[in-house]
Amino acid sequence: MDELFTYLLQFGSLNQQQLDLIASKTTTLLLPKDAYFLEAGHVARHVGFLLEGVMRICYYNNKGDEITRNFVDEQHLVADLRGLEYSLPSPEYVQAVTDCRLLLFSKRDWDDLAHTIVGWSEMVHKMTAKHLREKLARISPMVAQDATTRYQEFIENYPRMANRIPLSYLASFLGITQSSLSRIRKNIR
Amino acid sequence: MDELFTYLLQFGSLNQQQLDLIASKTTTLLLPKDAYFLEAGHVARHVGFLLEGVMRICYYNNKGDEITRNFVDEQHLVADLRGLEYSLPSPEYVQAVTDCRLLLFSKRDWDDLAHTIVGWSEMVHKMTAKHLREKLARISPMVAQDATTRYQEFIENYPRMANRIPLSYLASFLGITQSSLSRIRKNIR
DNA sequence: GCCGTCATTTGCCATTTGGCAAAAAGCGCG
DNA sequence: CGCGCTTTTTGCCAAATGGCAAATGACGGC
Repeated sequence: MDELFTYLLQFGSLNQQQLDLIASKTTTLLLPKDAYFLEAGHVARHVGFLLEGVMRICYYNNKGDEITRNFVDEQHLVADLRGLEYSLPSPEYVQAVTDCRLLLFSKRDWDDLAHTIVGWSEMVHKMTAKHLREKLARISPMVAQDATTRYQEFIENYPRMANRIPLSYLASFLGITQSSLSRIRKNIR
Repeated sequence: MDELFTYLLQFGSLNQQQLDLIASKTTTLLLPKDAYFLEAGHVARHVGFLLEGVMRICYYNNKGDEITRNFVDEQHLVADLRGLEYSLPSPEYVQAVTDCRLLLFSKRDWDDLAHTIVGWSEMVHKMTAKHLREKLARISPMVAQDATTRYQEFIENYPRMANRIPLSYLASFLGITQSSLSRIRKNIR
């Protein structure tokens, strides 16, 4: 629970009573490897906070290829924040890459916090913006880099993730085939 | 001015009095081609709304290459919203690609609107999120596509921009050399 | 320990893209 | 019209990456 508090306090201040209230709304969810947290086409009903494990966000392009668009690891929210705000179905799948342990809020409880905690919706907005900016900062430089550089920067920036992600997912995220990624690894050794 | 109102009303409702107040805070800025709206390392002091022209966001990578990270055209905000919110220097340049005409708010006036218009900061947060999501949606699929596809999707999605952007900027945005882009164009004809 | 299954590596060759430099095209200006 | 400047197109060859299939490796169940 402390991990969640530390995370939330980045976005505003909360007193003990407010923290207790937030804690009282959470349940724990154990998600086994490969299970979906959210499926494309469904409207999200929960907000998760990842305590242990790695998840990925993926979709299928018009050729039917499965594309991994992002990874999430510990101490981060797992949520379709846009879908929650506007009640839209998710365009993407959210899947457990390893066994995962999460704290879970129902959409209702999450929204209700806005009525009981002054500044909560402001905090959620800040989380959303930070979340989006981080994704953008991660992906944006990749377009201009070659595959080797993309791989090296990934393992530098996310060393704790790299060895928990199957090569095929990582290759897809980096925009190359798994053979190419395998060759790149060999060249680096 | 109507363009600005139309833009703002996407993010919340405003009555005539509020619109008049907003209008009263704007000035017009004419920015000639190649001039900078904001330079990397400087803290933004203005928020712009682009009425006419095309601008680009660019930076220099560690090899000294100039990289165009994004383009902005009419009916969009031109602002370092993160820099404005946290008073941080901009990591990137914002430059006029063509002669541009903008409506300009000073940072002070922009912030003051939060005190006089109920819901203004909420609207700004929504703008920020929409802005970030659009960028992400534009860039995110590019990593998994080949250069020809990236180019074709760009001209489909932004037909009004393509013919106003020099080939070198567009190539940089697409993550390829200008020779390659030139060849891709030839193959498509 | 062996087998089946899935993940990763490798080989071979085709295609794409980069790097560099020269040629051609576009454009403002006298 | 012709000149100088910038932008775009080409040619040539090297390097990176893809596509496909086979080989190898990892790992759990029996």
